[in-house]
Amino acid sequence: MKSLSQASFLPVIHELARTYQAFEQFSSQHIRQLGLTPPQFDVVSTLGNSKGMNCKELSDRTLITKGTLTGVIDRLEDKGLVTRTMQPNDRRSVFITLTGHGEKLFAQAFPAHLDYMKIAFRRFGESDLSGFCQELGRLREGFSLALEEQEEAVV
Amino acid sequence: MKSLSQASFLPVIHELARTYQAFEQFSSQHIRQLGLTPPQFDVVSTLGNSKGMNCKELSDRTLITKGTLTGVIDRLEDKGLVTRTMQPNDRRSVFITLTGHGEKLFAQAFPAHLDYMKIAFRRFGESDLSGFCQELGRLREGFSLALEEQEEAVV
DNA sequence: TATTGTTATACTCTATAACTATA
DNA sequence: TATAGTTATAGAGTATAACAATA
Repeated sequence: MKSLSQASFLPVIHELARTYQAFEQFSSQHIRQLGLTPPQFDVVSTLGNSKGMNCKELSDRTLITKGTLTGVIDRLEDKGLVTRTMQPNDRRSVFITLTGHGEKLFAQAFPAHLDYMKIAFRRFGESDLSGFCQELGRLREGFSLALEEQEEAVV
Repeated sequence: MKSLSQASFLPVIHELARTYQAFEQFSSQHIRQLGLTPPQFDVVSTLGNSKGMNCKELSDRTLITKGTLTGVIDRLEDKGLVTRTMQPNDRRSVFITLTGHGEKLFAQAFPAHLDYMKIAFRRFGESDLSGFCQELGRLREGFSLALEEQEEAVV
């Protein structure tokens, strides 16, 4: 393995950022037509594929931090898409579910979004897709392990 | 090539988002220690590797839209890191350069940031890196082409 | 007419940390 | 003491569109 002293990984970072931006731009164009922001769509999609969950789990799955999540849920509640209910077993916990209106939006918007996203993947076959997943997974592992190391060092 | 009717590309999207988030989290932890936000660091890095440029070019390179860029540059100007100067040849255009203070920050912070990021790539060799670039590039092309199609369709 | 950049509006997300209620 | 979630604060980025100056 050669040394990386000349920062030969810079193009990887650049490509990752540009690829994500291209995805985000393409994806959000459709999401905004639904009257949602990307984080809001993320929450609705996560809830739509479940029977509801508390904020902690929702935060873990969407990677939205708890403080931010409160605001996102507030806005979804204002739109009548989700509800908060208290849990008798652990009264610290708040259970979030889609309302009927939210379920309806999910049932309509989620497949529509997949259909829209499909355009971007039309040129790829199954082996391409598993290749992407594998490479992205390895790359992610690099960042995750580095972050852990960093946090250990700080603590 | 198999049909993608079951949205077999969903894991790719998921991995891309998670990988980018892991990168962003790791990277921004260091950037914020410099007193900058990620977009601000992006601008400083872009300017630091050049002799200055106008807002249009800066916008194209960083993918920050012009309206947002005005605000980012305002804040960098407040911090004494960049300056705006008028261009005699095209008086609509504004030329942005790093100040002495900005150059100094760049000269110190950019290598330090690379050094920090290197941790995440330690486990990879050159062939891994070029593999990442290649796969990311292909994926990006999918989104870019899809976006173009979409914009044509709208127009 | 088209382009460069700023301004205006209104919102949404962000980081950070203190705080409340419960466990 | 630890955890779940909210609140408070202050800032920063976002979309969108109108606008002024210049080409």
